[in-house]
Parts: sequence; structure tokens; C-alpha cells
Amino acid sequence: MTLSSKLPGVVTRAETAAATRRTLIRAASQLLDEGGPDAVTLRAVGALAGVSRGAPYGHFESKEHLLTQLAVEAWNALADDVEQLRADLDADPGARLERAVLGLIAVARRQPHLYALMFSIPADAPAAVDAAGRLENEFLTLVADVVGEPDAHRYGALVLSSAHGIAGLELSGHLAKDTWGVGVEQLVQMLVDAIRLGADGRDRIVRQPD
Amino acid sequence: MTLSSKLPGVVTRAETAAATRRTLIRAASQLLDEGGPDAVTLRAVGALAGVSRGAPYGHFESKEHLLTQLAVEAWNALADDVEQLRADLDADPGARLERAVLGLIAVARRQPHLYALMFSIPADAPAAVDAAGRLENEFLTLVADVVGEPDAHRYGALVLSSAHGIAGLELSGHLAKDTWGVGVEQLVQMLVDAIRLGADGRDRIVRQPD
DNA sequence: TCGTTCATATGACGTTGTCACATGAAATGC
DNA sequence: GCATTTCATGTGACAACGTCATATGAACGA
Repeated sequence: MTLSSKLPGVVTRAETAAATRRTLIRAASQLLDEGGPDAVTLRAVGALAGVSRGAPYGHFESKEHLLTQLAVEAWNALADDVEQLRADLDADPGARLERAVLGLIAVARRQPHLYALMFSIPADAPAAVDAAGRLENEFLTLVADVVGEPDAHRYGALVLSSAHGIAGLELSGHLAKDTWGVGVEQLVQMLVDAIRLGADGRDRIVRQPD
Repeated sequence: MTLSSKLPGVVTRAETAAATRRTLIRAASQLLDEGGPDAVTLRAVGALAGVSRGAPYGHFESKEHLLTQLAVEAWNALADDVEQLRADLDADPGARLERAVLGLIAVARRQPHLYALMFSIPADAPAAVDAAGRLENEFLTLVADVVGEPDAHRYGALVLSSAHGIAGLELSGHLAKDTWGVGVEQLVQMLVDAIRLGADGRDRIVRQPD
């Protein structure tokens, strides 16, 4: 390898390429947030990133690959958040799970188009599997702290489904508070309560005469 | 009005127009089911309906209006299903609610693209409000039979959210059984059980020493 | 029978994703 | 240090798309 970076500030070709790639992703993300999926055209992405309309093809196989990368990074960012949240040991398990669910919903509120994109990408793409798997494991651990190890998977699926449903219904406008008389925060609380109750209340109920 | 239908089989212009409109909707629905959103181009819709590419503009203001109509009819069809299901008086409330939730999920499984379309249409469009409102009311009644009137709205929102979440996660491929060890049917059962338990178990738990 | 209405057909325009090719600078080999 | 290669980028081109303006022809009302 030659010392191509002879001067400070002078970067190698690989470095500038990586930087351009990141700039493209950032531009796509911004366009998605501000104007929705229709606003994300490769021409607009290129323009916002300061390159030509064909330049993205040097970094991404197609527009779909660029969007997939966007979704993968969103999955990872959310997994990072939940992972960080799990480090808060002073909160009780139920409260931590509640905050994790609200974290998922927060993405849907803050970046609705990105959230929708996360779930419209083929879930079997290797990168997507890894990223989504991280988040799933985080939730699994949080749920296990609430309902115990043996029921963690079952209730984990239920919690994640419900959380996703609340988020989705909220951002599609079908969760108006004046219709249901309940806000998202309350719903999440009800969900966690129901999980906790369902898990440790099962025996109690079964033993009880019906 | 003249007797333009002088002969049997000879239809009026208004009738043929209405028929064409329905044919267009059916064509769009078929294209959506078979090829996803990208396959629904007005040109393809026109071709499948046996008209030209511009003909749809005589019946729909834009492509988006056509898709909205598709979504509205899907909402209404689902509401019809649940309404019919509510007439089954021999099933107990919990079982009926369970079947209603499974009905929602069945649409997601049978016509995934249509299901996604239902929730990606602006929820404040008058026609969409009416159609979606019908389904919401149906669910509200079903949930009321399980948890009682005062809690019906709160738990109705939770049930609908969770049902939508299960459906969404399922069709986006994030609910693989070998990951969570639980199938959709079991999840729905858990959900209804948790609702029932949460509603009538609340007092019991509160009274209990923690 | 004669205008009128209106669903449909067609040409056209701007935009999109994508490919083929050109260009020029960085990287590499000697 | 120079020649060659590599490769990110720029540009022209193409088909397909949504949409509009306009033309056409058949069904309508009188």
C-alpha cells in the first residue's frame, strides 16, 4: 500500500467512497422523513448528496438495496436503544419492558415512513435477519425478566406483535383517542400489565373454581 | 327517462359505465393480489379490464382514488364478515372474539397486499372513516361481551392493535414459528385470554398482597 | 332526426429506475 | 517517476409510468 495520504486532510479513494455512501444513505433518510417514500428518488438522493443521478449505482445495486440498507440501520439503531435501556438496572422489569415498547413506538412517531419501511423490506435478507434478530433478542430478554424464562418466547411474540400493532395503528390514524378513549401510553401500560398478569396469574386462575 | 333498454341484454349507458367501473376495481384487485403494489399500473388495470390506459380517469380521479376505493371495499367486506360472525350466538363471547381476530388475520394472509393497502390509505377520508368505523364498532361490541361495557373501549383498542400487530408481523415475516415457538392461532388465544383475565382479574389482583 | 352528452381512445409530456458508455483522477506495478 | 489499471462518477438513452389535452363515436334527450 502506498502512502497515498501524504498530507493530512487528503483522504484515500476508499475513504471518499465510503463517505459518499454514507452521504447517500443520509440523504435518502432525510428525503424519506420529509417527503415520504415517493420523495425518495435516486435523482433526488443524488442531488441532495451532491452527486449525479447515476452515482448511487456505484454504491448500491438498486434503489431497493439502498432502502434495505436504510431499514437495516433503523433496526440496528432501535436495537441499540433497547440494549442501552436494558442497562438501566434500577428500573423494575415491567417498567423497563414498558419503556422498550414505547421506544419502538417512538420510532414510528418520529420517523413514520422509516418505520413502515422497516417492515416492508424482505425479512429473509441476511442483513435484515441479523438486525431484526438483535431487537428480537433484546425484547426476549426484557420479557423474560417479567414473565420468567419458560414463557418468554410466547409472551415475547405477543408483546412484540402488540407493540407493532399499536405503533402501526397509531401512525395509520386508526387509534384516535376520541374514538377509543385511551392513549398510546395507556395502551402500552395495559399491555405490560396484561402480560404480567397472564403469566403469573395463570396458575391462580386455573386453580380457582370457574 | 326513455326506455333505452328496449331489448333484454341491451343495457343503458349508465349501466355499462357502472359495470366498467366494477371491472376496473376487480382488475386492480387481481393485479394487487398477484403482483403486489408495483403491478397495479393504470395501464395494466385498463388492459386487464379490456379498456384503454386512459379509461380509468373517467371513473376515478386518480390512481390513488382507485386504490382508496379498493381499500374501502376491503374494510367493508371485513366488517361484513365480522358482523355475520357476531350473529353466531351459540359461541361464547371469548370464542367469537377470537374468531373475529382470526378473521382480520385471515385477510392479511389471503390478500397481504390488500391488507397493507387498507392501512396505508389516509384514515381521514370520509369513505375510509365510515368503512373502518364499521369494523371498529363490530370489534367494540365483541369485546364488550367479553370484558363488559365500561372497559370495552380500552380493551377494544388493545385487541384491535394486537390483532393488527400479529397480522402485520406475520405477513412481514417476523413471526417465524421456529423463532418464537408459537403460532398465530396460539397468539390470538393468548391475547383473548389475557384480555379476559385482565378485565375481570384486575380487582382480584389488586386485593391480593404483592 | 338533430344536437348534446359522455365514456373511451390516443398522442404527448415530464418523471422515474436503470443501463451503456465516457471521463478523469487515484492506485498500482515496474 | 512514469505507464497502466482501476473505479467512482457524469451523461446520454430507453422503456414504463401517471396524467392531461384532445379527438371520436355511440348513446341520449327533444
